[in-house]
Amino acid sequence: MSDFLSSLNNNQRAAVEYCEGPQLIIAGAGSGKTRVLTYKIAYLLLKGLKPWNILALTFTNKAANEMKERIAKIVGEETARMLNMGTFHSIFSRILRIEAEHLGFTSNYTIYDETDSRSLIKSITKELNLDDKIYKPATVHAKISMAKNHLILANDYENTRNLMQRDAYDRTPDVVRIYRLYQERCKNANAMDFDDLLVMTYMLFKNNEQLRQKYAERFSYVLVDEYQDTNSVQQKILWLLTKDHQNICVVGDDAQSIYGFRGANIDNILDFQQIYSRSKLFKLEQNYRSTQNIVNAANSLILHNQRQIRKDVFSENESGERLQLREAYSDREEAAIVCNEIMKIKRREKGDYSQFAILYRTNAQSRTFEEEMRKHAIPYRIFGGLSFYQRKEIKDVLAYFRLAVNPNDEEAFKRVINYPKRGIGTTTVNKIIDVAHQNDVSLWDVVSGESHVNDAMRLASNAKIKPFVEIIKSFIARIDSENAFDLGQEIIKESGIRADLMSDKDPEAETRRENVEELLNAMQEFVASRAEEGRDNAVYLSDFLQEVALMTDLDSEGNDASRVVLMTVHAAKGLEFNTVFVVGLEENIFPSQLSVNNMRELEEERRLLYVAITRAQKHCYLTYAKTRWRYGHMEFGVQSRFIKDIDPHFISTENERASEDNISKRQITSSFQSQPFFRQRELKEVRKESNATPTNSHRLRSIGVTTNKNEAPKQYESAVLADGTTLHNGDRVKHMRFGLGTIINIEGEGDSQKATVEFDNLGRKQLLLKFARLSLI
DNA sequence: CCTCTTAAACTTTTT
DNA sequence: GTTTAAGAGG
Repeated sequence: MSDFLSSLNNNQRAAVEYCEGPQLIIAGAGSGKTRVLTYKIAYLLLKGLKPWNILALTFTNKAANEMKERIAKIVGEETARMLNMGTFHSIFSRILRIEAEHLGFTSNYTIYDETDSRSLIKSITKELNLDDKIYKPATVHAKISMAKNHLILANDYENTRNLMQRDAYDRTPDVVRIYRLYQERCKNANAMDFDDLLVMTYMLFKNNEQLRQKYAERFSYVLVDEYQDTNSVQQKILWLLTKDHQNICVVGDDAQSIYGFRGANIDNILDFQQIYSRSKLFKLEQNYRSTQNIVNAANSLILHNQRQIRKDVFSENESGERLQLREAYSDREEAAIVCNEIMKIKRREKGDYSQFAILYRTNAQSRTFEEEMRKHAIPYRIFGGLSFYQRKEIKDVLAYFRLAVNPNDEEAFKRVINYPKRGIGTTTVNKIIDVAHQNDVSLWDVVSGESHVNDAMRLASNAKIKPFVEIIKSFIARIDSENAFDLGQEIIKESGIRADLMSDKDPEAETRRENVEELLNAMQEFVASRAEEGRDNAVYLSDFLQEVALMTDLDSEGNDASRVVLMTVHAAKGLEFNTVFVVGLEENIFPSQLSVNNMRELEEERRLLYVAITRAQKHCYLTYAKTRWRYGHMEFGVQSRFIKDIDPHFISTENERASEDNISKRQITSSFQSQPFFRQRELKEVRKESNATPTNSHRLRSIGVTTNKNEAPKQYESAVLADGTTLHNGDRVKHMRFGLGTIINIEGEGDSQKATVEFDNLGRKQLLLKFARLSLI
């Protein structure tokens, strides 16, 4: 029954087959961790465990989806679909929807993102007459977040001496007051922030034994990936779920713990065996990913850290070339060196651009590389930074959605009360806010006439506010009767957003329209894929919002194109590339300036570099620049201290390499001679792809799994556009950004009418006609 | 109440 | 060097 296990090595196999109690798997970098986890779940299923009794927690949604797919290949899609698999945040948010009443929330609660939290804190700071130069929203939120991660609630904060002392030292003694109000406001708005999703789940299980037992029984086997990056709340929730049956398997690598700044507690993995006294330890130490030189270099680096679980990661792959250390005169030269090496290696090994990754410490470093890659016409893709859902126009639309689902959502309310312009200015808005807070009700209660206070009644009858309330009410009425796509479309139209975007003459406006179009596409795919899975009762706007709130840039699928990948080291966790460039290895950047005074944080930075190096399969380059532009002026840089932590035996500089390796020298020379020919061809190829690089078109893929639908929309031969032109199948059309193309299909009716267009340069795309602004040629 | 101009603040990493 | 906030004027 389990012949699929034969592809595992002895240690891996033992880890898969052990199911008799708590289990800690220490998995070194590249040791087949995901494989073990996947096979273990398949193994449990084949042994008769029901999929809905298995809870598997991952670090990203992407990891969950990938694992699900791999499991589906072994046990079938039907079974795999029933697994409880996802991030802590997404799984718990689902539980909280169901059990919200126990906590004084309703099931349609909003999830506040970082921006919402900060904006709320900012307004509270103002309200308390505190200086927001001292009480910076980001800093205050970080403090609140850290408290929550240690389960210190608003009322406990005051009694927590070290936090109060810290605040006194930072001259921000009133953080505790902000925290209290913040929590109160969230509750009034029926909203939870990211940390609340965990804290509330903990409280739920802690204070309600019946519920705890219900979920502990349901999740009779719990598996956790990336355990080194869990925080104390997560650990405590896990304990509540598993203390009875003790069926828990955690996988991780203490050497790759890099989320301490977010509250991740490396002690979780170091102390696991004390907490689960019957636990058994498994170690996976053979690295299948990298060459011996890369593994050894990484080992020599991490040896400088104090706290770690002893392990001996080794590779039996070829010894490979040494790590390549390159010094650049400036940040621009650094980028040039990297691009040069990419082109060289690509030519030599006939590889694909997607096998190269440039990893940096901070997102801001991506710029220089971007410019240089453009210059050389190297196709690239940047992960992170401003994600699709952070864009203004998308947040505006989502704010309407949020308001429709949960009208008490204060941040969404403030965002759209005067967008599009309704003549409701700050004076009026402030009045609404004052009245709401004085009476301890939500902003919506004030304007909708729910609150019968005199001030509120006056505002509710305001001629400018009334139409807004009516329109939101009409959305609310449809929330459970129309699916996300239909209602979303109507909201965009009836709110006036559509008209506003259409009349915008700004050159950027076209992009904004396309982004909204992209969002609608995603919603349609969402509805279709849910229907396909037979989940017809989960196709509403609230379901869509729930999914979207926890999605990140990393979750979208990226292997659809041949492009060099640029991302932070954090984002690269769990990935692997043939060639990796770790750039900006300078003091104050890597390690970050903020970490150098703190041993703990410095060790985390070192682990970060460990993660970066171990992403590489064959080639690993370390670069640094002696000068660098920052904040508009030149700064001098010093080589990172970490470079000296690596055993020099495994590093080589450019000069050494040339004499050490004659073969590759000859190859470099020969490919250099033929460069003009290659350059031309590559330029041509790349131009094609660069056109297709609207930085966001790929970002939404992960919502809709497929474009298959249960019932195919009606097909048409032609469509009539708003301006009266008629489009037929086979017509040549022009799109503002995608260029020339041919219509190959038209389907749907009314606002959801779509055309499939085969563009000359970038292939097939589905476009919503009412947004796409196609012109006939 | 809205829009345009100017000033300052910003950069750690993210569910 | 870039983006966002605040202030003045219309």
